[in-house]
Amino acid sequence: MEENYQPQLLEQEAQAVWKQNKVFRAVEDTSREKYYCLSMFPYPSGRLHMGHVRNYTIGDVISRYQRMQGRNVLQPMGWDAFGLPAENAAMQRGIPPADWTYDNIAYMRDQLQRLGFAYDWDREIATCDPDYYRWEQWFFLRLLEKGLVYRKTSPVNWCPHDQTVLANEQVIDGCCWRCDTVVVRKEISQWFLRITQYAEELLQELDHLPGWPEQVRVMQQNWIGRSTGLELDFQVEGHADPLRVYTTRPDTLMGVTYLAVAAEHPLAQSAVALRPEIAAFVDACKQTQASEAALETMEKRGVDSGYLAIHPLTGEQIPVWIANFVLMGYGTGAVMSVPAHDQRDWDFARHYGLPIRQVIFPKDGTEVDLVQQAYVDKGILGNSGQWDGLDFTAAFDAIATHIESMGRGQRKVNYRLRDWGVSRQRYWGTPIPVIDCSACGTVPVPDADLPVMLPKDAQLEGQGSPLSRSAAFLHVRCPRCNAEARRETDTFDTFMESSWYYARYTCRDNADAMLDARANYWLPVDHYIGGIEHAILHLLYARFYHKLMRDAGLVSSPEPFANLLTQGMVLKDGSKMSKSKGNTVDPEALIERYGADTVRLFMMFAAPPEQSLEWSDSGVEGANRFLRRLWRQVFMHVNHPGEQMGRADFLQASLSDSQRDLRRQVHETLRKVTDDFGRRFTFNTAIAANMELLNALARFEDVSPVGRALRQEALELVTLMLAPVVPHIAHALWQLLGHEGEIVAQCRWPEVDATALVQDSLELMLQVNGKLRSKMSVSIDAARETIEQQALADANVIRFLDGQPVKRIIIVPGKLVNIVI
RNA sequence: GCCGGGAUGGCGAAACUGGUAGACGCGCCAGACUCAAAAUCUGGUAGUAGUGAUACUGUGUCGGUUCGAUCCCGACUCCCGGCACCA
Repeated sequence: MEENYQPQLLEQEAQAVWKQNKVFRAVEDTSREKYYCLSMFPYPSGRLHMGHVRNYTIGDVISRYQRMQGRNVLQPMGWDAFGLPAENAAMQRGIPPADWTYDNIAYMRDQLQRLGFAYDWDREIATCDPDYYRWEQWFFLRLLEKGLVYRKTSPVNWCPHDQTVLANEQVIDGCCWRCDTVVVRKEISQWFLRITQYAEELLQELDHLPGWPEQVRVMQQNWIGRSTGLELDFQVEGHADPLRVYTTRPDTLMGVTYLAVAAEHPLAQSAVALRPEIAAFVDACKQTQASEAALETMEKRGVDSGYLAIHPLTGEQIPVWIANFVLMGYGTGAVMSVPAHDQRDWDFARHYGLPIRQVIFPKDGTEVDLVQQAYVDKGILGNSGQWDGLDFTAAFDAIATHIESMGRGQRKVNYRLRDWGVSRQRYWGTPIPVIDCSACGTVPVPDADLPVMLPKDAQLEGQGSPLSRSAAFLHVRCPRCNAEARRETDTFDTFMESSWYYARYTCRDNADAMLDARANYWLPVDHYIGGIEHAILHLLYARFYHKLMRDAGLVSSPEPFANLLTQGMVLKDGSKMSKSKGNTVDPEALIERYGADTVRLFMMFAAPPEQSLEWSDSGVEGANRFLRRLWRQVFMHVNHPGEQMGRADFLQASLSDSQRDLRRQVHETLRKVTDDFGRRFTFNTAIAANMELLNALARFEDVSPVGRALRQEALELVTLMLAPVVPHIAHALWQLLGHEGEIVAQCRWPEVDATALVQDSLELMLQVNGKLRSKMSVSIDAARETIEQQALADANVIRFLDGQPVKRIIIVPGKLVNIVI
C-alpha cells in the first residue's frame, strides 16, 4: 500500500472487486428482511449533473448502511428514456432519437459506475425498450376493458404555421418556439385515465404515509382539492333545462343576486343563438383560455345572457350572466353568485352594477362594510327568512336538506383533480395500442400483437403526429373485421413509464408478465429519494398507478413508497445550478481530480439532505483533505516500527483515564452515527462526528500495546462507519487494517459496547438565575445533597450569590445545577 | 391572496425531548518545517471592553410564558417552495 492516498487507483480496484463478486446483486430471500431503496431514475440527457450526484449518493448511503445492518437490499437503476429532448436533438443534429438516447445512457451509466453506486445492474431498465413499454401497453388495454380509460376532445397548443401540436415548454410568451407564430387552442381527441375515480382514496391514504414529508402530503392534498357543497337547480324562464350550479356555501343561498355560467356552457351557447351580439364576447373567452397564465392578469368580465332564472326558495327573478371567470371544467360550469360574501362575485357585481345583499352577519354583532369588500367569513344568517339565526354548519345542513327534499338538488363532493390526459402528439414515446376502424370504431390491439413497436423511420418534421407520417406504422388491418384501418398515432405521456418502473425492477426479466410474485416480496419501496419538484405529478401518478395495479391483482400493497426523502437543490452563488445561468459544475471533472469518494463526502457533509446545498470549491478541497488525513493515520498506524499490531484482547486490560476517554468517545460516536444513518438521515452530523473522533485520535499518542489496540479498534470502527459514504477508501483501509480478503461493503455494522460508555464522573454546568457561571465535576452517583453542597461551595457561584438567600435549586440530572436567588 | 418551510459568526452549518449557543468543515490570522513556495503540522478565530482572569451583549424584529427559550405562545419583517378565478 502507498503512503499517500491515491483515489484513482484504489477506486478502480474496489469497483472491480464489487463487480467480480456481484456484491450488489439482489436475490429474493423470504428468510431475510428486505430493504428496497430507490432513487428517482434520470432522464438520459447526456451527462450527470450535481443534482443527480447528490440524489444518488443519498440513496447509496442509505442502501449501503441497510446492507451492513444485515438487510437484503435492492437498489436498482434505470432510465426515463422517452421524451421530447431526444426528438429535438434528432431534428437539430440528424441523429435518430434512439441512437441519441442509447449513447447518452451508455455515457451516464459509466459515470454512475465511476461514482461507485451499489446498484444491481442486472435489473437496469430503459423505458424506451420494447420489453418495458409492451407491458405498459398491455396494462393500458386492461384499463380500457375496465372503463378506466376513455377518449374525449381536449385542447392542445397548436401552431397554425407549423401545423403541429406544441408542448407547454415549446410555447414561449404565447408563441411557437421555432417560428414565433401565435399559438392557438385546438380541440383534438385524446385519451384520459380516470384518476378522479381514485381521488378519495388518494386523499385518504395520505394520512397513512407517516414516512412522507408533511410538505408533500399537503401539496398533494391541495392538488386533489376536495370540497363539500350542494348542487342545486335553478329553473330558467324560456328554457327547458334547469341550470345546475355547485356551491360550498349553501348558507348564503338567500343572498344570491345573479348566476354566472362559463362561455362553454350549453346555456351560453343558447344565448348566443338568441342574441348574436354576445357571440364576440363568448368567442373571446374561449380563445383566451388557451394559456393558463393569461388568466392571472385577466380582468373579471362578463355579459348578460338575457336569461332569467328563478330562485328556488323565493321565486325571485335572477339574471344569468356569462362570465370569463367561471370554469367549465369544475363543478357544473355554472355558479350562484353571492357578491356580499364572495370577493370574486363582489368585484364582478361592483363592475356591472349588480345588487349586493347581505345575509351573513358576524357572530359578535359588529357592522360589516360591504362598500369596501365582501364579507367572506362564516357567521350567523340574517335576511334569510326561516333560517335567520343559524350558524354556518346548521344553515348548510338545513338548507341542503330542504333543497334535497324539494328534489331540486343534493349534497355533492367535488375535487379539483382532473382526469389525466395521457395522449401526446409526439414520436419518442410509447405507442398507444389501439386501432381506429371506420366500421368497428376504436379497437384494442390484441395482446398477441404486443408490443406495438415504435417505427424507426418516422419523419419528425411536418404536420400532425410524427407517427402518422410512417405509412408502415399507420396502415393496419382491423383486428375485428380485417378491413383497412389506421393505428392511433399518438404516444403516451412519459409520466406513464415513470409511474410503474419501481415495480418492474423487481422482475424486469419476466418476458411473460408485467409483474410476478417477486413484486410482492420487494414492494413497497422502503425508501424513495428524489427531487421535491416531483412532489405532485410523478408521485401522485405513481400512487394512482399502484392502486390500479393492486385492483388488477398485480401487487398487494396499497401504496408504492413507504418513506420519501426529498432532497434539496444544489446551488451555486445562491441560485440553482443550471445551464442557462452558466453556473454548473461538472461532476466528471471533480471525480477525475479528487476521486469519487471526495465528491460523495462533500455532498453528504455540506448540508442535511433535505436542505439546499451551497456549492463550495474549497469545501471539496476540505473533504479531500480529510480523506488524505484519514489515509495517513491508518498508514502510520499499521506501519508503526518495532511494535506488533494491536489486537482486541488488549481491550480487556484495565485502561488508564485517557484510554478510557478515547474508547468512550469511539463508542459514543458509533452510537450517534448509527442513529444519524438509521433514523435521522443527517449524514452531515455523522461525518462531523467521525472527523471529531479522528482529531481526538491524532492527539492520542499512546503507543503502548493497549494504546495501539485501542487505535486499531477506533480506526476499524471509523472505516466501517464511513464505508456507506466513502466506500472505496473504506474498502482499501479495511485491507490495510489487516482484513485481507474481506469486502467491507459486506461487513456487518458494528455494535456499541455499552461498557465503554460507562462514566464514573461527569461535568455539571452551574447556573445562577439561569446564567452560566461555573462548571464542576461530580461523581456519577452523587446524591442530590452532595451536588447542592458542592455547587454552593463553588467560588464563582459564591461571588454571584452575593450573600443573597437561595430560593430554589434546580438540578437537571447529568446536565446542570441552577441556583435561583 | 392561500398553503407549507425557513432566517444562528466572514461562509456552509451544529445544538435530536426547553438545559454549556456556534460542534464539524471552509475562510482568515499567527507559528513550525522550507533557501523559498506549495503541501503538511500546531495554535487562535461571534461581537464589545480589558494585558488578563473575567464581564456584558448576542440565534430576523417586538412582546409573552419559564428558574432557564435558537427551541413553546402572540404579533410583525424578509426569503424560499407550492397552488392560484376551484364557486
